[in-house]
Amino acid sequence: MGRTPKDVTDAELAVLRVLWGREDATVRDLADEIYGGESGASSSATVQKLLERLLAKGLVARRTGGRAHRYSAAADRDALIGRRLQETADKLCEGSLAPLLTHLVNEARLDADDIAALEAFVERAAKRRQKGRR
Amino acid sequence: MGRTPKDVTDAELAVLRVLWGREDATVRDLADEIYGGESGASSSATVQKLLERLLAKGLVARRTGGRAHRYSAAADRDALIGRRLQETADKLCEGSLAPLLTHLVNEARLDADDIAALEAFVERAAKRRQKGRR
DNA sequence: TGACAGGAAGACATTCTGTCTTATCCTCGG
DNA sequence: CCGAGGATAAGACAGAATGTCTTCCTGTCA
Repeated sequence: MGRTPKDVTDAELAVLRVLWGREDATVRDLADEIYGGESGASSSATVQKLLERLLAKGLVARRTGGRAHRYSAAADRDALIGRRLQETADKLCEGSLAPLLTHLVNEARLDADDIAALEAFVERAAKRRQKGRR
Repeated sequence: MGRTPKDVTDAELAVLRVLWGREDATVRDLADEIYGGESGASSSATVQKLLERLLAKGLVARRTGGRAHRYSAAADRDALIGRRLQETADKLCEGSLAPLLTHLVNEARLDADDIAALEAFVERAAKRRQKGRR
């Protein structure tokens, strides 16, 4: 039997990456950017298929103006990160994200900036709690 | 062209999960646990194939004693979490884990325990820095 | 020794993924 | 208004991954 489909495949991700760098893009724009300068008709078709699948997943939006559709990203990188983290949590931690956080804090080599960001967050959280909010 | 193989597939994960719950297990033990009571000869073969692939990935260890091999987990859940997180970071963040941490802190609904753990970590980190170690 | 449990190797169906081909459609220039 | 050309839609396709099963071989124990 099949397995769980990847939410976003590598080729799809390549398309998304380009879309994250601009407001809009046509299929041709994307094909040019991804498959070098001389993007044949087949490259365009490939990109279009990827866009179709991304559309079905709700990760890109399409604006059908003029002659060629214009595609834009409907999910940013952070949203993708969230999906992957949640998927990992679902498979390995019964859906809880806390073990991931623990792992990152314990195992990952964090630099000073990361730690500073954490400190800031913890302070914010402490302040919130002090005020009795949430 | 093919895609990047999943480091651990769902069926393999089911095997690992059982192994995490005990010290040792034979193929039959695992088949019984995973495929209900009456594990036919085919279930055993399936489990064995999965173990073979896990072995190739270095995720289980085999001790060849007596009549049946005994398998044990060579990677715990946290190691798997680390793999997945790094893979996500590689694909979405040029290998940096920091954005994942940021996401968890900003987006995930952390409960009091999680925040307490974070506080403890930050304090530890501050102390380390103060002592000039590391 | 002979039946048999267990292991190794490989076949297999299904699905996914990335790519390409074909057919249809729309827009623009003439 | 019509033809040309690019764009879209639909789907065929090969290669690979995955989960399962079959087959054959090996060792063990009665």
